[in-house]
Amino acid sequence: MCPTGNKKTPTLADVAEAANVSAVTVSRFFRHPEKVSEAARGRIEQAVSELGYAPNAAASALASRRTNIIGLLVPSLTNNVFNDVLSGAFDEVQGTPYSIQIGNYRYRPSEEEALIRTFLHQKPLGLVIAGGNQTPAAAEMLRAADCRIVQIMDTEIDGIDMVLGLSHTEAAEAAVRHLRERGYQRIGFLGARMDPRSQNRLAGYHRAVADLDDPTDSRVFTTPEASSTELGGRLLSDLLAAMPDTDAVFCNNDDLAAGALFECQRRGMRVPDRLAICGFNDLEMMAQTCPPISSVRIFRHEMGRRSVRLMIEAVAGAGVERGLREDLGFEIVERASTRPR
Amino acid sequence: MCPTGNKKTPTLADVAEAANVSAVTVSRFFRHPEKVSEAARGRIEQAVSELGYAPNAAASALASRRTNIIGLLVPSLTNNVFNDVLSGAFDEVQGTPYSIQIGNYRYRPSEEEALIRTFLHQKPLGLVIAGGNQTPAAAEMLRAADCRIVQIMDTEIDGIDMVLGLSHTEAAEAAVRHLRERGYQRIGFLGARMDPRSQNRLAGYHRAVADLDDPTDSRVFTTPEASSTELGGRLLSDLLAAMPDTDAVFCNNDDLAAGALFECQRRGMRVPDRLAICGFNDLEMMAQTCPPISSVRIFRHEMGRRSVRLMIEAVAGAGVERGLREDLGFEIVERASTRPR
DNA sequence: ACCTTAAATGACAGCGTTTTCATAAGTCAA
DNA sequence: TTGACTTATGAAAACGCTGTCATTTAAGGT
Repeated sequence: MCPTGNKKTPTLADVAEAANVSAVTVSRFFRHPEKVSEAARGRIEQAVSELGYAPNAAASALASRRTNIIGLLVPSLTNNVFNDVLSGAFDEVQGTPYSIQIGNYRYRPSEEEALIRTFLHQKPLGLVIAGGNQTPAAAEMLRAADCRIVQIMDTEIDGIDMVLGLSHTEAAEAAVRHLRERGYQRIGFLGARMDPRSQNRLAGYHRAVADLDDPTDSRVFTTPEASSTELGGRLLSDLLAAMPDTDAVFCNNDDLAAGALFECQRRGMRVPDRLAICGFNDLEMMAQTCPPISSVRIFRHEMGRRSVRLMIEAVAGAGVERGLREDLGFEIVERASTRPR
Repeated sequence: MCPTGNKKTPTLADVAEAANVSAVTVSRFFRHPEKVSEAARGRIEQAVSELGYAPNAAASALASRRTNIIGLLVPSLTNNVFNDVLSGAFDEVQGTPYSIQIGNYRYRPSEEEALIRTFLHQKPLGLVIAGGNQTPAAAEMLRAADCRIVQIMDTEIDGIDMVLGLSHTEAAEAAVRHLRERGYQRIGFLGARMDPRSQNRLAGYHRAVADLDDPTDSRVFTTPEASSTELGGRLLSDLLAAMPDTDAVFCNNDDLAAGALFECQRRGMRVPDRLAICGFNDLEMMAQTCPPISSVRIFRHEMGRRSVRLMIEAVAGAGVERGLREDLGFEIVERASTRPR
């Protein structure tokens, strides 16, 4: 039943002997069951369960020059956005013969490059990578790789193979337009960790406020620092110190937005009466704060799921062609923090 | 430099030839560099970098009957607590030849058992598992496994091999005592997903309020549901409906605590004047809410790091004996939400 | 210079699969 | 009945590495 340690673990050959077939047939039984006769299949099934056999992945990988591992590269493990992606990806491999290997590159292109190299050397089934700003060397490796690549989170990139995500520019633009439609005129932007997706959100902001009368960047406060609730408060303070008449902020993400709300509470500034707030990502908590905070919902869990599904289909030869692009879109979730003036 | 696909990837033998040594020596160069002469080392290093050689993990695993994979089993991928643990674990393998394979058992013992079986079949370097309430079959497999096991998060379990965590009973008891010392008398308990660790926290609560005059369980509100901010608000509403004179709540975790705070804000109940709130875990956000929420800090990141370190040391034969127990403790972080009456 | 001991290296035989490619046994039309 | 296919099965040869053990080389002691 289980690897008890005292007995050596059974091999294909053991199963073959017990089932009175050759090892090749047992191997086929696992890989192409339809090519094994009904009768043999029955005997093999029984032998497998009697012996508690489980295939040796290392041997399989060595012989076939291919692992069943899907590499999943994310820039952070402590960011709620990627947790949901991971969670979706793990949900999707559940029950398949594939497994996921995570790589955390901590927002550092050089670490990403190193991880890509390492992963590729293990001949993975495929690679799912968050984003598209690899180093040139990394991009080259990916292009030359003999496995499929899915880039997720962002559609505004040079795609290497498949791309799955959304337009952060459009999403941010829609959010800021939402603020304008609700009557807000002097809209600030708070941004942390200005990675390419954040840059795009800033671009979207610029697009939406282009025709407003104040100098474009006077209400933009960003930092390369990692995002945090605490930072949200600090950035808001900076913004208010510089431009006290600001009547709304669009935040790069929900941590900042929550931090901004808390800062308002500390200052006794009413939200949205004195300041409207809109976040990005729509984490669960946004609906619960007081007042609840409007945000841009993106489909993180689905993105994880879909990336794995796409990979599996592509590998199964289901005709998922290179160059495929899928936009999962977004949704402006309107809550009290952006109530119309 | 990189696997370009058109050329077959170099093997040990290729490196050996280029460096004018035998394959075994190259293998040794990677595994026990100190056993290879200075001169050979130099030539091998050069050959490796010239050819862009990287060891084939599958072949290595097959030959040595041992992978370099540390399995890490967690009950959730969307819970901040485990994200930090993961993050710590990944930080610690960084730069070592080991890698981490994550398993998500979604708080389901049966999935945990299946994962343990699967992982063990791959002959991992070791297994790091959150918690200690495996099914009997799973526990038996772990006991019989020929690799080291580290159980993390909780010291109040029947340990299989190494144990690393804290006493949730003591931590909760200390938190509730903290509330009492600050002058709160009618202390409630809110709990979600009553897993063994949550049960222990409840036990700690009971210990701390045992001598209070009200019937023990009248202020305890729990649910098997997964924890969320929203749930915190709901549970608090239940509590206040049943026992309106409650003057403090200890929450099972920070999501609930934040939800409780937001509920108070919605109701216009001042915290802590009308109700004190204490959470558990001390997520980053707790310091930022208004008022900031007291919580029990536990060392999640360190737990991830340390578990991997322990595993590596144990495997390296650094005399980490079976039965080792390490208590990482906790820390009551006092904030405005539990200001003395 | 010679013997003893330690350090460095290599030959060889697997590790447990999968991949050909060949063979044996059925199936079907003429 | 026969030849032409199709289907099911096996034999043998990799796959790229490491463990074991024997051998060579260098170092140390007298």
